[in-house]
Amino acid sequence: MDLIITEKDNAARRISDILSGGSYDSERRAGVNVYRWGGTRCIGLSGHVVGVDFPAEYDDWRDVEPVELIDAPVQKRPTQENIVRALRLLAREADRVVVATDYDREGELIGKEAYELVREANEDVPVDRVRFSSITEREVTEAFDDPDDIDFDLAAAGEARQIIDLVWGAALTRFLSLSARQLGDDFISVGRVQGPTLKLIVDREREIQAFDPEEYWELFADLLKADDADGEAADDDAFEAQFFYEDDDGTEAERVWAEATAEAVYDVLREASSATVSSVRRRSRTDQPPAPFNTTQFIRAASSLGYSAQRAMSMAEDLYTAGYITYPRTDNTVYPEDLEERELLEELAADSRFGDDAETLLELDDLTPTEGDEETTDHPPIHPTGELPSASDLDDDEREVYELVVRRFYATVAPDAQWEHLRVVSEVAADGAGPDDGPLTLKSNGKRLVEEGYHAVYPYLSTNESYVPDVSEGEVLSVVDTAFEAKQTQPPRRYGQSRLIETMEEMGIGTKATRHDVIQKLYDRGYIESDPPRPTKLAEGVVEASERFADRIVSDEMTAQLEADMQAIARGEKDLEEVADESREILVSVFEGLTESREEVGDMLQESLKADKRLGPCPECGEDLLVRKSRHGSYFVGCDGYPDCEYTLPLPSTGKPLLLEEECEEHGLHHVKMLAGRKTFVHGCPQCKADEADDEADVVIGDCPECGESAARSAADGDGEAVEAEGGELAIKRLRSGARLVGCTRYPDCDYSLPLPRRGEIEVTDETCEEHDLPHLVVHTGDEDDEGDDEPWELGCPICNYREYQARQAGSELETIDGIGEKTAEKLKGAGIDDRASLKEAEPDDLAGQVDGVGPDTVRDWQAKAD
DNA sequence: GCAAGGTC
Repeated sequence: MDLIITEKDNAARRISDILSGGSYDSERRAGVNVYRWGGTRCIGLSGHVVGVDFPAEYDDWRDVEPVELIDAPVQKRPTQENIVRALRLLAREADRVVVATDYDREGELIGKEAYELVREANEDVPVDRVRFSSITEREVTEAFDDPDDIDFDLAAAGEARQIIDLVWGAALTRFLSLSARQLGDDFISVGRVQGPTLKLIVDREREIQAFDPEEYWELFADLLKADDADGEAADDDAFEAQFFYEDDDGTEAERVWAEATAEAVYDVLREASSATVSSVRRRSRTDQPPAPFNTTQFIRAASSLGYSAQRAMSMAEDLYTAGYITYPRTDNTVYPEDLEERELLEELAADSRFGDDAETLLELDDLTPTEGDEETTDHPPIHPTGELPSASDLDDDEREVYELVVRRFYATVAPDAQWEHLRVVSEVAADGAGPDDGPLTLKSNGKRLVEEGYHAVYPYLSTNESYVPDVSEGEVLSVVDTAFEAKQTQPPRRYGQSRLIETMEEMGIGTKATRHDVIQKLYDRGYIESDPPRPTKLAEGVVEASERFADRIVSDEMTAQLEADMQAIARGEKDLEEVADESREILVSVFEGLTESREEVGDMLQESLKADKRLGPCPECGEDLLVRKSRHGSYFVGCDGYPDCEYTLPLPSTGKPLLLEEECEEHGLHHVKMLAGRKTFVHGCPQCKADEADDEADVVIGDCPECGESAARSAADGDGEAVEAEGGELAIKRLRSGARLVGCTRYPDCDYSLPLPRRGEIEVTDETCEEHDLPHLVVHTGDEDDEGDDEPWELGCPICNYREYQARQAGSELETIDGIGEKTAEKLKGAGIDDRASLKEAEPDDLAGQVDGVGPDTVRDWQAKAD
């Protein structure tokens, strides 16, 4: 039997389709897809199926000195048990194995890992390697006709990276966390990629902090052709001209840095009634269509549509899995030779939404696509596959992103655009009154799109024109308006996510598949917040401490050095041990400095952590109010002067608090945001929230079902335990933490309560729930800054509403487990499994028998994850 | 529980 191993299931299926001529079928082995035809089996891995780590005796952070990790052994262990098991089973039966993982360094390493697993199960089966950079019939068949061997040197280069990253990352992360006494979920991490990325953000913030704005002035005039001024044409045919001069270096400048000069110039300009054209320059500029999409450029384009890097990639992943676009993780910006542009356009022409533009392009004789600078072997650039989603297959966001990919492909085969630029310089006579002896010079830059070219099919880039009329030298123009604008230089802007990813790419850190994840990691670690990301004080502390004691971990030079070493390994000039040991030696010397300054580092980091928790002054004693964590694990605001000062304020019970830059004008406290995944919300000033709750009166809506009159009555009717009527009533209440609920007026003697949404105005209607004798509620949302009211939310009876909510929760609980989607959850429900507890109790074999397409191993996998 | 790299 021949066994083919690919990097992912999707590739396995497509390669099987090509090699079998469409005749393959599939089976499951250990819960993993295996494709088969004739005497051939094909299995897809899931990237790395083994991972590197230290032996278990190094697991306890407190028992092991971080420095000991430097010389600790590094092991490889299976991380995808099912796939490893399936691979071993197949390897035993194989007479020949072909490794067909991705054609890049990491693919070579994944292939070598597969090779080792195969070897363990089968000592002498021959193992070949095939390489192709796109899964097309031609490339795949050619590669399989002429197989090669695994490049063990290239794989070793990848292993060097694994070891060095683990050792540096783990040792330094543990050191920083231990020195700041931050264990558990709040550890302090550093690494070869996250370090420099974080420093990029922190450095920019430092520039912003240090920025000292400078004042300057700009002067403008609106000019009009003289014949227009006579009547017919209106003033809106006027065009703008800006004052400019030659600065000391002889370069053209518009900003005037001295107020007195600006005023002197303006005095002349304001009095002027005409300006004479002194030069007219016309240029035509060719505007070439953009290159094919690689991952970074795709993220950039999607971000200009308003999607975060993370979201854009997740949608691209879905579009790829569904078969509509090619693999979204690629560095390549050159289409493969055998991409048939014309055929692809013909397929796309069938789409109702953007098919017309494909038709237009098909009329062109030449469809030669643009090429970018990067030509790699990993995967083709991202382009549509030609398979069209139907209207119901995609949601609005996915459709928008899919259209972006389609239109980018259009653009790459579309013609150039042509612009005409027109620069007009005119002069206003100064008669010696201006700053210099000569006349004032004004310039106007006009541009006009003369050939729309690719913009017709790719509407995402600006095609704004600026109007400047046809004038000739010596022509006299009227000055119809003038403006004098005082401005300030602006600090540099924070990096947005996509700019950050582009900069990482330029610096050579991270990869196409990880850069957006790295940014997400910085959010998760509490290093950055908001979008565009702003660094927290902790981030500033970590970068500063690293710069002083372990500079390499925040410098891109570490990657540059590693990259050079990896190339040397790949060329056979160095070996893996040598490179790893050199790196370990450097780390040993880093640790000498660190160990000496352990306390100083700890103090620095602790001070930063505290700064991130500081809200502002305590109204009672003037010390700092801090975000604190109670013994029960909930957050609240407490005074740094405790126990002398016992002032506190509550915080919402959901999420982890994060202090925003914004401060409350009244109380001088930072606003608080509660991070809770999709339920993240801004709480605002906790003092204001508490005050608002104190001022808001409770609204009674009925009897308490536990201790009110009606509870006593229904108990007496015999459908409940005897209840003594205490006269409790249900009321809509606002708590000082900002939460809102329906609760008993006898609280805390009776703690009956039902949750209500935090936001929106609640209207108590006349309609009553027959079952619970409570009024129906309607929530009016609609932001203050939003125009008009959103559709009001008919919440109904609060008891019924809460029951429905709980039912929904139970249904979706399973979906929080990795690998269980909506459809699977639905199937499981059919088998009587509707929450984590029942899933864990289920007998894997029984359950697998009841649910289609699910094996006992998959069930065991879920059960492990459900813990 | 640490990294970064695959992939879902």
